[in-house]
Amino acid sequence: MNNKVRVRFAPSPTGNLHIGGARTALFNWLFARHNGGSFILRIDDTDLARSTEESTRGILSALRWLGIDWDEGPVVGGPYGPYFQSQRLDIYKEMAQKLIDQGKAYYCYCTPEELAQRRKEAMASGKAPKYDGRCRELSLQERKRKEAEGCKPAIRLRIPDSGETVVNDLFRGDVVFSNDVLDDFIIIKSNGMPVYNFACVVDDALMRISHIIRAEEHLSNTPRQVLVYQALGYQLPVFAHVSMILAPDRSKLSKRHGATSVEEFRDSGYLPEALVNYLALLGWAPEGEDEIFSLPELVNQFILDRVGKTAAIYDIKKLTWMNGHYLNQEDLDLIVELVIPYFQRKNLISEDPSQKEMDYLRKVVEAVRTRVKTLAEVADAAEYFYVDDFSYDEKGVRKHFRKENAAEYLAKAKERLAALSDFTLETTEAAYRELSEELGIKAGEIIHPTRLAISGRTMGPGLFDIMVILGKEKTLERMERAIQYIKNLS
RNA sequence: GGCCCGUUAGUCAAGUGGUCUAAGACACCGGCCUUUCACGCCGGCAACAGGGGUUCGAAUCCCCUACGGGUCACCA
Repeated sequence: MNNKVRVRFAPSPTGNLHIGGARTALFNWLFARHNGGSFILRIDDTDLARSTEESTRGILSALRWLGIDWDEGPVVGGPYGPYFQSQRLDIYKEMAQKLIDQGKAYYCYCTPEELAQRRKEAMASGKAPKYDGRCRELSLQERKRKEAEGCKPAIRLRIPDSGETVVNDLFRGDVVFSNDVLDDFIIIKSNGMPVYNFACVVDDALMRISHIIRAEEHLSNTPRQVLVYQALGYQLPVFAHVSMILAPDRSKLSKRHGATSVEEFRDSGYLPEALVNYLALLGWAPEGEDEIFSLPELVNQFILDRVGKTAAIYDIKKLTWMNGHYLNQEDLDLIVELVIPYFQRKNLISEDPSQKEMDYLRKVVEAVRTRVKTLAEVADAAEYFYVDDFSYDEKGVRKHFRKENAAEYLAKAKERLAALSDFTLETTEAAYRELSEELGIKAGEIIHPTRLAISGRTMGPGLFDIMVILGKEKTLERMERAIQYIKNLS
């Protein structure tokens, strides 16, 4: 059972779950599920200043929403806990102490201000901003003196001055770093908190993580981590650095590029199925030509061999297309449920919709959903089913209302409809067909003005669908309103 | 700036020395369907960053250049 697949996703709770993070989580999760391994969630919250509980909650809920569950981690616990780094401080201290005892790490009394100053100077003179190792060989007396001055030390890892550190990356092969580009980096801050490169390794090792699948931005940090593994005497995991997701202008994805977090996509009406499907395709390629996959299908197909190494620019248009696909494929009742808050936000339905409202909503959603791509757009496209005093599309007015006989045709059509005892798809359409034939005009000549009259728009669901959903009374009212409107046109 | 990674159409991508006069998807354009729009279906446009090698043969291997990204914190 030693070679069991154990992977982790270790976000720092300093904000929303970014789509890059979501993809990393997804790849890890898919890899675990495909191989019958474990997916562990760990919260890397050692940055006291930026970590928040709210963010942790948000990340957990975003993962759940995507359909990503975890075998060990917050809420569910597990045999290698705790799964919050802030609760593992003793472990890091113990490990660091061990390294100090072995002479592999040492106390450093330089202050952040001094270091920043030296870094600035080094940069200015064009040199690499490396720590100069001045606290490496402090004598006991010197240390005592510093501490007497009230100086709280940080702990640095002593790394080899020469030689090289090799990172074997699953996707890129051996990546070699010369040790002289590295320096003795801090593993425990003066406030006692561990630094990422240290805590991460301690936890990954203790949690028996077998494969580290994470974003490429960590590749340059990996030699440092390898050094920690070696100092601690742990076996190295398999590293697999997935390329990054970039914004359309090839820069790092940020707020100014629109939605970047799972929460934002969720709120703007994207479905988890679509987001997951799309994200999976960013960096991973399925074997065949299909691109539409459910989560179980992805689990079945996902292998690391088919993950690429080139950075991907995310394309909101394809995501949106995919969302439209799922919006239409999903069970209608499910979509109706999901769409409720969007209708409520626009005050189209009440806070606690009655059965009657729900029945009406169902019809509206059914008529409208094939034409739009997000849940929010469903509500936008449905507005005239709820609001009577809409304005008429300007182009439409020019095209359909300013015609010679517009008012007359509408009046005639209204008359026919009024005479119907049964107001159905069949009877309304038959009425229109007959009328157009009698008038010797194409059905479109009355259909288009009618659409504009009862919806204010020139496009949308089939005209007779709209009529039937609205009902006879509203249809006639709206036609009358349009007739008056046309008469007042000069 | 040093180091590291990457570079197939506008975008995602297949492709692991010959089957590539380079797949598929989104977008875009055209057509069909149709009362409109969308869906769907059919078709089209469009790419191996540049230059040197290696080889009988290179998108695939090597080198250089260019461009892009990452990293060099008492952030993760």
